[in-house]
Amino acid sequence: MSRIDTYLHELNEPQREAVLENNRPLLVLAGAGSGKTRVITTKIAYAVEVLGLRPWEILAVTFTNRAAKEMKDRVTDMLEGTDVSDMQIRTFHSFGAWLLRRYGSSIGLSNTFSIYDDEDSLSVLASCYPESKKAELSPVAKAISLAKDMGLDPESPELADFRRDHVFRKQFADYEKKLRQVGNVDFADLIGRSIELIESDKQVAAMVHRRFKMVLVDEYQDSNMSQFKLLKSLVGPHTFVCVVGDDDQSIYRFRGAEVENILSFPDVYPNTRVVKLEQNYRSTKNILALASKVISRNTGRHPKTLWTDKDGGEPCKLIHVSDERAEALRVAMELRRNGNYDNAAVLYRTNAQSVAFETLFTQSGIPYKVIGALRFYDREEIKDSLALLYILMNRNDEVNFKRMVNKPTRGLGGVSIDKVLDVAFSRRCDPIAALHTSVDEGILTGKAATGAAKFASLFDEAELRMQESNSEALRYLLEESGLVDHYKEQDTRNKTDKTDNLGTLVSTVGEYPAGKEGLGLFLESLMLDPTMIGHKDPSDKAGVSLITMHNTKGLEFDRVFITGLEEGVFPGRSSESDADIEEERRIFYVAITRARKEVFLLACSRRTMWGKTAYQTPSRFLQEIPRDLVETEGAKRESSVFSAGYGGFGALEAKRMRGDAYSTAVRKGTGRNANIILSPVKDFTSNGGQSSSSGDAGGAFSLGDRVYHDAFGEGEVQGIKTIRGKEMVDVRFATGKISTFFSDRAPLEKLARD
DNA sequence: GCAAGTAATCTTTTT
DNA sequence: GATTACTTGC
Repeated sequence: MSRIDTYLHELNEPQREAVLENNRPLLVLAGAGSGKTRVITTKIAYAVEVLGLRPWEILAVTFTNRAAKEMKDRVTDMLEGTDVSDMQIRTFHSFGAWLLRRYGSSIGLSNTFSIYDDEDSLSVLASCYPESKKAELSPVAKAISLAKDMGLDPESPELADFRRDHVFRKQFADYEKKLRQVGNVDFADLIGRSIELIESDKQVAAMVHRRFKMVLVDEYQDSNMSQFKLLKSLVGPHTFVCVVGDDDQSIYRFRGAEVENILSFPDVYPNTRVVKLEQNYRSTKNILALASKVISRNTGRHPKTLWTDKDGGEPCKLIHVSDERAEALRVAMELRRNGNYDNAAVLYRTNAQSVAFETLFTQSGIPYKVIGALRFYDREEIKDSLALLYILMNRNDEVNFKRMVNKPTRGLGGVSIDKVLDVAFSRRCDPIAALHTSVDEGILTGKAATGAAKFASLFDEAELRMQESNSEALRYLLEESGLVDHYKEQDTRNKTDKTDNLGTLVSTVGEYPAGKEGLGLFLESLMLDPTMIGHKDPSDKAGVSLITMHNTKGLEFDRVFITGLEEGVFPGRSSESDADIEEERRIFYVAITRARKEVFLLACSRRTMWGKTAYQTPSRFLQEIPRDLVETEGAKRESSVFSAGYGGFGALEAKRMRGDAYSTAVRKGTGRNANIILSPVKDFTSNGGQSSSSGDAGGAFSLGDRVYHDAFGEGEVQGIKTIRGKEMVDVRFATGKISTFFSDRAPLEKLARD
């Protein structure tokens, strides 16, 4: 049996159908965990081994670099012995950069263009409106970026309903003009200008259509209008096109993703074959039941039923805790009990939520890795270095020129810089040449002239050195510009390691070929995949993964902790419309379906955000979950860390739990607290809740005592027992719920017996 | 032009 | 609360 037969044999029926259909447009609706990636990679292997396509005739597009890398690795393995290095497996953006770099000259792009990120784009806009504050322009820049993702330009009539502000059209136009003037592109341009290129240049279109016999798009539900247009322009009369995705997992609407793209694909390509992958190989029945229930609330979905032949497995657990520290503690406890850190993940809505977990995990020695949060190239010193390299690539780069011309300060203030840019404008030369001219003609004098001459000559010398090696050129630029000294000083003052980062950058540049071409390659890969440098692939590290729900797409773990299930956190604060809520619900769905064996949902009754402690309402998503699908632990408003027992936890953690402000406040039993306890829940929440002073123990319950709990209401002590030397009480509440508390810190108020 | 002080913003999510 | 952007006074 040939290896391709083996691969095919491993597939289920619909999966095989998807691989074997290569004659008409194909839409694969792949539910979570249904073996989507396997289908795509097998399809590619099949195209090469059976259909006889050459690797470079295949274009596979993904949305993240990680997905692209993983796909390439798997294809390489499957086709061992075949050279797949020139198979195009890229993100949309990286493909755009590749195309524009090679063929962009016909739409006026030099092959040395640099790619501007959001911050650079804002600088471009700011240079158009020097009198405006950046804070005002930032939303405009965001809107421009979104408009471009939606495939709009300054002339588009749709702009009117896109943003009511009538100056927006002008701002958009000015921004575009400036961007083209400096000869660089922003992220959206990588797609937009690629479309422009293919549409305007017949030869490029013919080349593309001839070359790519098969075009595959993964995670198609996340494509935006602009990417959809690019896909259409890539598909020629003889191109086989296949898109794979799951409308339930569309979670990038904020970035312009259109679920419509996947829903209407069969309309755009009339002869489309639709294959549904509905068997889930990842999760237990319990997990799938929860996920299905959650997503069933959404409207406008492709109908589909995910199923599994796995067992029910562990029940999903819903845990209410007091605050984010208790949340971390409870997760830590669970992690400890199981011990398998590598196959567990803590999921949160926003990166900021990772702090509580990082702090606690560090203290209690739990190995962890934060995935995707810090981006190497976002750091100031890296952006500075890159700015110098960008200028070296393209001396017209006014944005980066402005960033670096007086950093570290070399006597060129705002007035001098304006003079230089005036010269550049009137003589129609680049800013670096304008520096030379301004010095020669005495437009700049004194300190300014010295600084200007020095800065301008840096690039002439660096250009010579880059022929030898780019790392030598960069090292020269960094040292001679004074940046190294500048950051060395900062490092000693602030105990940072910016100089080290510069060193890392210098050596990474050295891994690329010398000269402009190699430098371009380097800058492009860094821009498009900021994870390539700094940390070696963090996902390989051991330990619990701390990760945003968005970032988990395509990943799976045995145990998943979904944290912060509170209104304003998840769903997030800016979720207003039904469409927003539906997107949040899809995020929840994605999060749940990452789990193979166990799901834990956590919600805090209070949380500290922006330095303020706020009382939290449980997420509306929790109310949407039927009781029989989860095992609930803890009350709505009170942690049951206390009733769950300390498990194997050490004295340190137990002590920390004892210090919990809420439990202390409630059990004090002073007049003030009595008032709190007898008030409705809402009133309790208005209390700062930060009263400290541990007070003496409440304790000493007897059988039959009537008690009051803030969330459960009245109850009766039904049992008293001693566990590990600690007295515990069982309380049965009027609601029927039975909870167990440590007597000496139970959040209970004894009521007078009547 | 710079340091120190003040105000504002941050918490969506990513290429 | 913490970082960063902007202002003010030198």
